[in-house]
Amino acid sequence: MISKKTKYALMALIYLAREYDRGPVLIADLAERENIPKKFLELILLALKNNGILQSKKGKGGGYYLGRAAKDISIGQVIRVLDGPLAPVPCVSETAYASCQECRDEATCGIRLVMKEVRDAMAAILDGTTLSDLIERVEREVKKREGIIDYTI
Amino acid sequence: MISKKTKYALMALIYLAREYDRGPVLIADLAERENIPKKFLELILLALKNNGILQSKKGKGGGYYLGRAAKDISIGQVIRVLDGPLAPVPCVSETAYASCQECRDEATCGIRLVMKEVRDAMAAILDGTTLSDLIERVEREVKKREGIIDYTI
DNA sequence: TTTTAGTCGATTAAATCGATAGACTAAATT
DNA sequence: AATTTAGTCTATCGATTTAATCGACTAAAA
Repeated sequence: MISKKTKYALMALIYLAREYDRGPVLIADLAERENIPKKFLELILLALKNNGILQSKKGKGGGYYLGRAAKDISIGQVIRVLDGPLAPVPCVSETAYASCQECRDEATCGIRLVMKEVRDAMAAILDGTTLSDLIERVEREVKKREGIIDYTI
Repeated sequence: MISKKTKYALMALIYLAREYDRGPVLIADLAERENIPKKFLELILLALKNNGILQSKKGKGGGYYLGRAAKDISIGQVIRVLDGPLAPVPCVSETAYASCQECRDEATCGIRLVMKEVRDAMAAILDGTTLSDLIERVEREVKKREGIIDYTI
């Protein structure tokens, strides 16, 4: 399960991607709009900023905004910043490898073999999906549903 | 990341699958062989038993043994017993659906769309891999490495 | 120089994780 | 029937993590 931190982060990023043209967004506004505890959101945005995903401006007219294009921010990157590596076991992580203490022989560990497959499958999806993909897919879904409603009215 | 509980469970199950022909295995033996804290292992084996994955016999000559054939025990089943649902968010779980509190409209939630993909990919691998698959693959891997060693000696 | 708004460190409460203790129950043997 | 063997169950523990909050601080505009 992903943490609330990551969920809030994704919600905030989607919002910021949508509002990008209108300049920096205040933490307070974001918190209210997306129903995220403000102080908690501060930590999340700061972490995203420290990892280059967001940028910020202080003082009047300040706030947070995307650090790079929405099409260059993958869901995988966001999860790694807030929840750590995607891998189900440390010994198959590409970004944060560590050996498992319980493991006798990593080279022939059956658990490792399956978990490597799982990691790769997850990474393919999460690193292959960007913020803009997400927004696009949601828009398609909304339109599809509006279509259905049109018929039923 | 999967928990130690799940890792220990998989290690124990692989051991029990290999020892199946020799009858019930004592918790104490299993604990020593696989370097798992005995009291902790008790809880794990009990949980597996209560979910039909293991069976047990009390008294002399007793111990734990597989509740069904190794080819009918999937890794996914084991993980669900000890770590809960595979799904990264409750709203995409097939075995333990629950709505996400943060979510406004589940039908058009972008996070949900990706996480559904992730869950399905994970489930395909984990429910499609059984204990016997695991053992078979380890054996293949061991043979491959022995082959390499033969050449290098 | 005052207002605005992000930054940072410390703290908290609750939940989860990994592990252990001890009493209990069932089955087999003597 | 008594004893030994071995799994069952409940409770508890400390450490870590998660979700959240407080307050003081700093930088940028007006």
